Amino acid sequence: MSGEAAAGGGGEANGVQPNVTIYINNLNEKIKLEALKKSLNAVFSQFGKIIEVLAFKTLKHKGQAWVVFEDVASATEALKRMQDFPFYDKPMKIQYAKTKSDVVAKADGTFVPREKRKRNDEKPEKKQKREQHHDVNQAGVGMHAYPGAYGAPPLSQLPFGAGPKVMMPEIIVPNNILFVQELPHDATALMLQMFFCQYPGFKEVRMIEAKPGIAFVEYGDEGQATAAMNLLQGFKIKENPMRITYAKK
DNA sequence: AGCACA
Repeated sequence: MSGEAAAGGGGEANGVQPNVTIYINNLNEKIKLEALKKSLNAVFSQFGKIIEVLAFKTLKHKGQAWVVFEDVASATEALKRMQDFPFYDKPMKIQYAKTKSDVVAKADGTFVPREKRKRNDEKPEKKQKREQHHDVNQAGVGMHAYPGAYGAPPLSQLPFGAGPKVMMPEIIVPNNILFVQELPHDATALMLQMFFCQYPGFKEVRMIEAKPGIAFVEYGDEGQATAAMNLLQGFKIKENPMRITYAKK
């Protein structure tokens, strides 16, 4: 009679034991794999060293990814802190992976090259293509142009004091250049680049010598800038969440 | 919904 864990779909203990690898689903399936993996890497590296990020585009594995950490503590922290984090507009659902990742098994010495694999994982049946639309936004992601367009803030990552106070809404003009504020004063362009360069369309980071704590980050177009902004909004480089808006034109 | 190792 050990207690019951489920508190109504929240997902604490799923009967799966802690693992250095976390399994993520409910990911936005419109995002291209490469961008997705890089973004996951960017968002999760704050919890510890990441060994590998895996994601696949097969029907059976769309919208899912595995992030392999170096240690269980990092995975646990990531699981807890990033649960329901709005990622490309969808709350991530995170669990521990059910099995050990190959990369870990290889380090273990317990790796067995897949022999007991099911052979029917390929189903070339229905190959219908539906083209009711052109690809909506394969590359751009940025359907919305508002920085506050998140779902529900997961934790204290989001800086805005969304209190009852009503503010005069500023007119937001999208720009391929982002304006980043509230950075640690010793942040360097190189440091910022590590975060911002991981999103498609990244061009450069510019800092102003005379004004510590701010930076401009340029992307190829507004959609790319928007995607990066939404993913990094409120992200903590050191300990304070950074604030990202579009640069003024 | 869906737990793999292009």
